[in-house]
Amino acid sequence: MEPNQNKKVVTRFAPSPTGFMHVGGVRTALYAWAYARKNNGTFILRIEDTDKAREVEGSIEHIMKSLKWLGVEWDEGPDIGGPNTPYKQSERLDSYKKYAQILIDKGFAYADPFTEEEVEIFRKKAEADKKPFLYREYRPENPPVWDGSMPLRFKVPQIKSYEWDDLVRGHLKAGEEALDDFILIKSDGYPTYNFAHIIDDLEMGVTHIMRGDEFISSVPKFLSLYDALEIKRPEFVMLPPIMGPDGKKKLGKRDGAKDILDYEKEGYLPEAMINFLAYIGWNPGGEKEVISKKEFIELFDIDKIHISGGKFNEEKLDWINKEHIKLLNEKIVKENILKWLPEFLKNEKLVPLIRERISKWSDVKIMVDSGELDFFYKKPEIDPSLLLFKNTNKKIIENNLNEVIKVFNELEKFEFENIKEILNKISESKENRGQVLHPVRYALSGLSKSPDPFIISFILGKEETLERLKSATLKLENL
RNA sequence: GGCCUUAUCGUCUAACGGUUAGGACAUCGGCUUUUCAAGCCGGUAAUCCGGGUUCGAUUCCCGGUAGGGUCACCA
Repeated sequence: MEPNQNKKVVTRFAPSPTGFMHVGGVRTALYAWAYARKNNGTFILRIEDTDKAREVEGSIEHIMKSLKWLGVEWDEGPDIGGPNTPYKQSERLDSYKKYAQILIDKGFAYADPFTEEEVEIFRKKAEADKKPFLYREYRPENPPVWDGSMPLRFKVPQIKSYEWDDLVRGHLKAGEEALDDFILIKSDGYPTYNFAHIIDDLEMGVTHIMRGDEFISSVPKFLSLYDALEIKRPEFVMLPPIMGPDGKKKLGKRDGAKDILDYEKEGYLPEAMINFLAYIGWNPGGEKEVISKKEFIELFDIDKIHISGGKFNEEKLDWINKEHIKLLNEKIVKENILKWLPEFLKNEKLVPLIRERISKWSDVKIMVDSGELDFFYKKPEIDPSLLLFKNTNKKIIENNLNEVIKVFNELEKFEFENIKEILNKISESKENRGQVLHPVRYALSGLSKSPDPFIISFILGKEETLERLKSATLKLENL
């Protein structure tokens, strides 16, 4: 979907500072950002802090930190300013007042004289009657002059069925029930989302509004306000929901939606996160699954956004992350693995063994905790009977081990390839390869499940390898 | 309950009326490894149901069913 040629694309991400950023919010930001970047437009970060009761300390910093981790940079925002500063709604109250006055003057706004308790009774009645609650049915005939102590309500200019076009959903319409006299300014002086975002988007020149489809039934309300204010509608882009693991409900914080920065802590790559999140709800077509941030921007297109929701599948995220790790250069992989290894295991020799077995950096910790790497620093406790591969005669195993010891001793270059070659040569000459490879692996690691004997020998080094082999052979003799 | 909306393998999806319905994750099997992991190769697996339109529907229309959203001085 190409934007209007003569109009510069302006998108925004407008979170409320009510806690951490979860994956749903991040994806909305991602799409808005990618669309602006692709079209050489502007991406704005605006903070919608009009609900002081729900506001959580530190949220704004957290939101910015999350976006920065992903490399989603904004062109205008509360920290860097811009032509339409300020970028926090709590600092834009004058704008809202100005437009509220315009609506009052036009006769499209009035003071709401009812208390919250009274409105609650209306609502309960509507619920009991199995009807939608509509405040406009209780619209007072002679409302008092608005002095700011009461909520200011919008007076819907015309009760009608609205139709509009959405860049994702196509042509949409809604019944009159979707229209109501919603609150513009709360009794605490702050505007509601319904009012504030429209004023801000107007003043900031936002051309495309991207948001979750939970707003779809609010659109007629917005439309009636655009009409009352006689302003042009921007483009609407409804994003499909990200569903929870059960595949039914939208993924919310209470059913497992994690803080995006938790993924950073677990060692996911930001680019893999972008790749994964982008593909829930959007797909460029074709069979490419792993894309870079750059490719995402190039490929992103509104008409490829899906209309139905998708589940958040962590297994696939792990796979995508692993694919992105493969794309990283050796040096970076090494640095990261070493960083995650505890002091006593920080050794470059372990890197090749680990890199094949992890899909995210925190898996390094899991490997360490599971004891898979214990052989590296701890002499194994050997049960000599376990050296006997499939009940092979004790003498044969003993001979095989001694042969390996002899050959290893004579091996000048104790490198992985040499070790593998010589060990394979010996084992192939036997009745069963396991009669050589198993006792060597077990003698070195003491583990029933462990990496192959070649890599273990290499990691331990010639001296330690020989020592462990001799020790095991000795135990075997005494069996 | 009103209004709105959605529906392809278990999951994420591709197929802009004609394909043996493709790919990926997961799963299963094989190779490799005594073993585990990884890797490589292969298999199982889907168009919600019922009507239309059409020479021909996954695709267009209608109905049903099932899911989701919304009906706040929250966003």
